[in-house]
Amino acid sequence: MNLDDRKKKILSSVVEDYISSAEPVGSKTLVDKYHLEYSSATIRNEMKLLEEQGYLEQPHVSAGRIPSTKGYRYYVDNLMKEKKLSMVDINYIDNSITGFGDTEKLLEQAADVISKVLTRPTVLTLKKQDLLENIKIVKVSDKLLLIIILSQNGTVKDCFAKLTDSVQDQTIEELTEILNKNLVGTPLENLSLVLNNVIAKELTAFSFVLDKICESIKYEMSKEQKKLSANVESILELPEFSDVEKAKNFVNMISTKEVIDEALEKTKSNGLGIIIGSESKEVMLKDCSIISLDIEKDNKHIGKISVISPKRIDYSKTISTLKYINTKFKNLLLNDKDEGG
Amino acid sequence: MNLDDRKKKILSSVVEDYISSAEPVGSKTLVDKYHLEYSSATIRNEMKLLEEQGYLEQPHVSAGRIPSTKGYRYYVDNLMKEKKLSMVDINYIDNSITGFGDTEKLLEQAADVISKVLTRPTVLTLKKQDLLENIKIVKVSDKLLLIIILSQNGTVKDCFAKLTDSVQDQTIEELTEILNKNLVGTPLENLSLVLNNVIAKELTAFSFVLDKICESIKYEMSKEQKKLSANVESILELPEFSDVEKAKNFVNMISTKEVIDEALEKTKSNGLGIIIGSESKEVMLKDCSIISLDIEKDNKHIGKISVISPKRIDYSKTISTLKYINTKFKNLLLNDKDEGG
DNA sequence: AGTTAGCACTCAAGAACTTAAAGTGCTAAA
DNA sequence: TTTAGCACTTTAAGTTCTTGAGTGCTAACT
Repeated sequence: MNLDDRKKKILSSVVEDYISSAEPVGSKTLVDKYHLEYSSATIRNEMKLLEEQGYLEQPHVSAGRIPSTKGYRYYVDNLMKEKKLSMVDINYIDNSITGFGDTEKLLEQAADVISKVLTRPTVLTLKKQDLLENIKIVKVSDKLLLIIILSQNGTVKDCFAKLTDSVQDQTIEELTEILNKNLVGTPLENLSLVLNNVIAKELTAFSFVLDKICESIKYEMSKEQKKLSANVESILELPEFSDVEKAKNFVNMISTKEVIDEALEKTKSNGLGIIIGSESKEVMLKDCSIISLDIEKDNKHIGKISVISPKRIDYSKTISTLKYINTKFKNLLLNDKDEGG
Repeated sequence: MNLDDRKKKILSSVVEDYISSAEPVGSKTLVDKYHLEYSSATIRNEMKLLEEQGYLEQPHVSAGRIPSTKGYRYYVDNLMKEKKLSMVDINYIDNSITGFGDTEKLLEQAADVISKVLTRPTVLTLKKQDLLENIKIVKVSDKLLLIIILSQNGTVKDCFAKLTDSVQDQTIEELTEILNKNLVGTPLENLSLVLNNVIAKELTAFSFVLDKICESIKYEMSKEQKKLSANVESILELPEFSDVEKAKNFVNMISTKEVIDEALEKTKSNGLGIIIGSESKEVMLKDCSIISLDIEKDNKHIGKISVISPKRIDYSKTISTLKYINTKFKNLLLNDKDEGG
């Protein structure tokens, strides 16, 4: 399982050249471009051995070599040097992720900016388990209420309730208090269920308002936890997808919740997970890599941002980017807690 | 400019066959599939005349005919029969557009659902001119405020302000009142400007809170009025884009604000506008059609949903869909006003 | 005069073949 | 152990050939 220095150098060069060129790498290219101090014949011999050991593969006999899943894995685990992000990228990220939005908006911004920096699609998955922090009801006008739902993960949702009769300011205040007394700490997904109980139990007097509120909240919560895919179109730029049929398949795959869920199941390892090609059980992903970052708040896992790409992707830059985002989020979300409680 | 009945029948059949098949239509196809009671030779003669008059064109001499821009236009204006939407589509639309969200969310839902029903991308453009209806400030915790900005067009925006010191409930109340007194009716885009003036003038006492609020609002408002493109990937299904290069161009075009803006400039005619191919000045759109719906609220134009497609699109279904959405919105947005004032 | 059958003609798309280039693996020499 | 050299393989690109779809025109027909 261990390679000598020369093999390491060759493997590393093949991976890096292929990542940037998308063309199988031949022995001559390595001599010319990477100034390896061996002849092309020697490199050919070594590459043959690397292929026999499963690190490289050959699309056909007269082509150069491309890294196999095992080759990428060895590169990522042993050979890759961590790159520093360019100032351009850092500035772009810093300007794009501000602390003003709620958690969900922050994560969306991050998924978006990552996809731009890496020119690959990203998928954002939010953890469903989120508890109610607070409900506020704002009377917009006589018969229109704005309901604001704050979650403990720091997400804000708002929805309208349109009433059939007008309602007093004081009623709203009382109602808000009662709702919060009964609902704080409830998982968001159970909210409408518990709400129904509250109504049944003690709030029949308010039901003309509460029914509407309940209806609205129920709908808002029933919406499937959004899975946002950013920058899916970016794949069109990749030579891997010069065939529309392949592009279509990839898009369909990304949109298939199950495929992604399955893959993400086991992507966790100190916040950063990498699945390369056939390491995933999902056959549809056999030519793809998923690199994903777990986002935590108050030591609780609240969501995940995943970069989805053909196996050919700049792993080093991807990891630097995700790490940078991670520290950024640590600060952003920490501040909430420190200053907010 | 007027065509006899036989020419109308032939033109109409060519357009409809081409819309569904994406293949140039030959004389024999017309006889077989559309049971036109003339021989193929007669139809050939007629098609030649239609081509000479500019209604049809021929990709090459041994191919059938496809409609020209002029042909589509004649079809849309004179020949097309309005289709009823299927119950499936109506149900899908009804279930997808609920009245619980704010205007912006409603429009996003609509743009999304339209793109699904028509399997074409849609672009949502929101009118910038929107005045402040109300600002609410909610104290989430000691040092964290949630600022809710309600616009007269019915859009809700919220952002956080993180304070360095804790703040009294009463301060918030006073502040909210002062802000509303000074800011209601201000165009959203000027909000932070006017806010700065307010601070300077009379609110120096609150500045430790207000500065943060101002910063947050400023950012929230500075975000370019989002132009949301839904379902861009759907183009991959169209034979027009079996070449990735073309798909790429199309995506880039959609993402180029200027191109779309230019085209949309003059899409208004009783709410529904149709631009076909070279009717647009923008050369990039010469093979595309844009069908767009103006959304009004209280007789004010607040936004536009546009379907963007190759010229080959089911115009009849598109128009039915947009009309249905339009009546739906009339009700949804009317309710706001009636009940809300 | 309008319509239609018939036929020669054109062109694109695909099949079959040819060629050129890239890159290998092996052998034998350094 | 390394390397020069060469025969060999395979793809990609280019060329030619073939087929089929569909036309436009002419001449006959109603």
